[in-house]
Amino acid sequence: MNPDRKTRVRFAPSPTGPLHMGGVRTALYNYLYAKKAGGDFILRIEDTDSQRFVPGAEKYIIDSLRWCGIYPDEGVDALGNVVETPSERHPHAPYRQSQRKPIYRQYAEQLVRDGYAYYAFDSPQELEARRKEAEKAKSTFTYNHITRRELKNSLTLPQEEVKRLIETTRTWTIRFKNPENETVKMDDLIRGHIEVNSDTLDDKVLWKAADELPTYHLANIVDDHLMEITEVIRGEEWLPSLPLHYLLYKAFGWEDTRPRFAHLSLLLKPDGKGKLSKRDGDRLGFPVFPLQWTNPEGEISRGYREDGYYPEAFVNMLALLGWNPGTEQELFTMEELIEAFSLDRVIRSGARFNPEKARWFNQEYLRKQTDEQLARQFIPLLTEKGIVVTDDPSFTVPRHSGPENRSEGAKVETTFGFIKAVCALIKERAHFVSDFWEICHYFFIAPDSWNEADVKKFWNPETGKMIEKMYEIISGIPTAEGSQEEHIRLIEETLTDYIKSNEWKMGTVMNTLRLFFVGQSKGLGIADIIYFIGKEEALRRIRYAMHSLPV
RNA sequence: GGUCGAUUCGUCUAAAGGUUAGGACUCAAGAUUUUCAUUCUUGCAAUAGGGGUUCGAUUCCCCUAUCGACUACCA
Repeated sequence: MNPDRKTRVRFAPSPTGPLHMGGVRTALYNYLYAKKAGGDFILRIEDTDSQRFVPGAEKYIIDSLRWCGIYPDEGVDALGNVVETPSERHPHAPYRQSQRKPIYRQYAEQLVRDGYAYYAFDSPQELEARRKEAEKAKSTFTYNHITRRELKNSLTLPQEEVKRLIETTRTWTIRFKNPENETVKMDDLIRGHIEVNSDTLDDKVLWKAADELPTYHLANIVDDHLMEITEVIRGEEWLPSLPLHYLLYKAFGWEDTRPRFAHLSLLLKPDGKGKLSKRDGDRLGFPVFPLQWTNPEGEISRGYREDGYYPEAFVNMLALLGWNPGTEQELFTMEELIEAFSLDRVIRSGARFNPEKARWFNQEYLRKQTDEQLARQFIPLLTEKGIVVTDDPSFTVPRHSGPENRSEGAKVETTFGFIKAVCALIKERAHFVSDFWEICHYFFIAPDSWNEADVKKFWNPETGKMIEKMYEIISGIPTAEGSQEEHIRLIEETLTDYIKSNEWKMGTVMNTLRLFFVGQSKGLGIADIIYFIGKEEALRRIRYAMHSLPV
């Protein structure tokens, strides 16, 4: 509320599993907002649910944010560990709520003392029974200003009994005492003014004696206050608890420093109804998680990183899913996003995720890579295919693995420079680096079979004669001189001039050659192929095909 | 059921009372090209419905419908 305060926002995930892309978006918006304002982005781990803790989830969350280029200013150190002891940079440590356990009870009891909360001794079983009962009567049981009068709590029980129960039992809780018939007036940075009557609220549990831990609501308010959070940017699922949170700030007397709230809409499934879930990814074949995740049962969920997405593309795509800059710009660096971001251009309605658009973003980012970067990214995939990259200067042309030299363990050797040049040629044709092999495998390994339909279409006595002549023409082309462009142009002109002078159909001749070079009648330009595989290899492939294929 | 929120092309979205309702993705057609892809051009395609307010509503208000979230000693 105080405009003089330094902007401080937090991302406060619960380590109950991998961070879903919707969670990444929430973190991203927090980060962009903080950086735009020159403020701090804090990471806090909300692990107050001892039952649902998943090992590895916390590390996964931090790794995911780092992959996305989102680095917390506070809460996580340079090594990526959640800070446990206070320091100048991390004054509010520890940042895991489970380690802040001693802090919360006093605040819950302060509320009881001031009449804003009470002790409740109903067992979970008793409450469950009430809920079942209400369900039968087609209504919903709510612990509120009416029902609390007939339940076991410090409002109904004698003082000695209350004291005895607190001391001798462990299943009691502290519940918030909602005020009667009070209009809670709230303001949301994205949604505007909202009003709710307090009678529709239930008396939420704030603290549980069983594990001596607060629930989300208490921990959240106390920590946001203690950590001097100025804006809370979180998912829409929290909007229904906003009145409670407002009431809590009031009960604590912290209204003057209450953060401002912004509730983000949800990410929806690409088809059908409902919010995006892990199942949709499996069903429709796209990741819903930033990084691959293996759950404790050994089940693997794919990640954007492992699927070959650039983090910049993923972040860019996510940023525009529910926000837009008001201009027609679609491609943003993180710096540009920070510069352009503002909460009042965040969309109120849910955004349906479109995997096609995600692919498009990646294609755009792939094209922004330099040839050298692409070559480096491609090499691991080439290695998998048995292509050896050597820096031996005597290798100016790759040694090809044709059928006759594809003996057991035979390797194809090539140079970094060759790969770089190939990447330059094929980058426009790919969405992912993982598409590269499919596009240019024939630069490294000669085909030993040919697409049947294409053979039928292009291989006959007539084309046989043409190819015989083309063989001579190709062998007459002088070996590489001058630049790559010049040489490719020379090959191209030599071939096309000859084809034209004979009044042959360009498509027929070229596609027959392509069939022999590639294995099918689609692929790169013939001149490019001859240049990259080399004249001798091109001739060899023609010989091999003509020898193998019956006319 | 109750509370709260949302509703513009298939999808992401622009237009914050006056536009032939714009852009992007996808899809289709054409051009280029030796094929495929790229590229370029063009096209298809929307204000959920009904009432108001207003000279004028995508925009403001109300109702309905639909969708979503929440309704735990989970976050």
